[in-house]
Amino acid sequence: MSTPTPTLYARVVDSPVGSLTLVASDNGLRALLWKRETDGPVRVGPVDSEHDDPNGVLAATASQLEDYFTGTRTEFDLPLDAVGSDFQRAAWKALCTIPFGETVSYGEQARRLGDHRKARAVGAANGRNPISIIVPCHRVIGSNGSLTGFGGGIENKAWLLDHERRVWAATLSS
Amino acid sequence: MSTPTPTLYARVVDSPVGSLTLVASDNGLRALLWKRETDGPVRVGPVDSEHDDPNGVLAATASQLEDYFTGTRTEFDLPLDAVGSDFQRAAWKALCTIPFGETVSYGEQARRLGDHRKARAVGAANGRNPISIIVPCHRVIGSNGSLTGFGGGIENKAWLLDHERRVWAATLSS
DNA sequence: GTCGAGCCGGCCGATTTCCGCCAGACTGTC
DNA sequence: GACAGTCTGGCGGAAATCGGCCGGCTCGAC
Repeated sequence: MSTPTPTLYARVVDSPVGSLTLVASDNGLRALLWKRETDGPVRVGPVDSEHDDPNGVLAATASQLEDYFTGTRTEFDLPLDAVGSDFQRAAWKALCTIPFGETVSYGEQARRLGDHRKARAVGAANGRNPISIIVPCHRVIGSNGSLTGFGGGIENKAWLLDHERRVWAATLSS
Repeated sequence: MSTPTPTLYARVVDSPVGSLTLVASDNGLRALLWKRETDGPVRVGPVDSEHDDPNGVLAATASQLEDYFTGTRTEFDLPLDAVGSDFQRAAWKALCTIPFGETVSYGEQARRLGDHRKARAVGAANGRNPISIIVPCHRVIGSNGSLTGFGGGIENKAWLLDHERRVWAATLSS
């Protein structure tokens, strides 16, 4: 009742990892959902309009995503409006500091958040990251190198990491 | 996150008991708030538009309220869209059956709801009635005749009851 | 390798607390 | 005796609070 639910706008785009649903509020990108995530009820909030894009966030996201997948972009520049607890937002913010092509462990991310013991909580928070790919939760892996988990499916996590590695190598050799 | 929050529209009107805030959804009148109630965070939901009134509910409410205060109207005819628990909605519905100018006790209202022991719960539900005046929670008083309580302030409860009594008397004598 | 214990934040259900009450009993007056 | 105040226990629902439980983890010990 007291949490304002602004108007949301949505659009579906295609990508090498399947169709992705973009959701924006008036304040920025609210979510990037995998196909499997949109099967059930949308967890982001009600979508009032399927076609509008008043602030151009959806168009910008689609464009930058395309560049990301073709390998001409390694960083995103978009207004984000993810909703979550204080801790979750802190965790997601920390994610955004992991450079393209690199990985860190959950424990390391926890350490960067001030307490190495929060690794498990970090895992849970990453798992609830609503803006996949752009908030790069796929760059966090287990301390033993295993991929452990991914909301969009382990295979997609592997694809993204492999893609970033390839683009990274190509950039070096050019 | 999962409960759709429809668009809300608001308007402030003046009245003999101070300025009142009307809030409507696309389905009907959502709230009628006293000035003191709008000081804090609004409990009804976010108001997306301060000026629109697509279904005319705000205009109709303002008009009928004016008639009520001038004494030419004793019943309201408006679509209502109050949100609350099952019990609360039942309690508010019972309120609407109390005629202009009459009062009942909390215990009596509870009895009408099927269980005289619910008097206390009725008090709590009435206290959370979001549509003051139009859903006439001011017509419920203690079994000993005391006014007990009122969200908009006891003095306003007394004013409303006195107003209804005066209008009622004038109607009789004419 | 794999097992177990320890860690933290979020969630959900259970429990507690809080009230815009009321009937009945108990006083103390006249 | 009547009667008006006062007190008390018990009531029902909702909100707040509390306490387990469960994870996209880790480290140390086998």
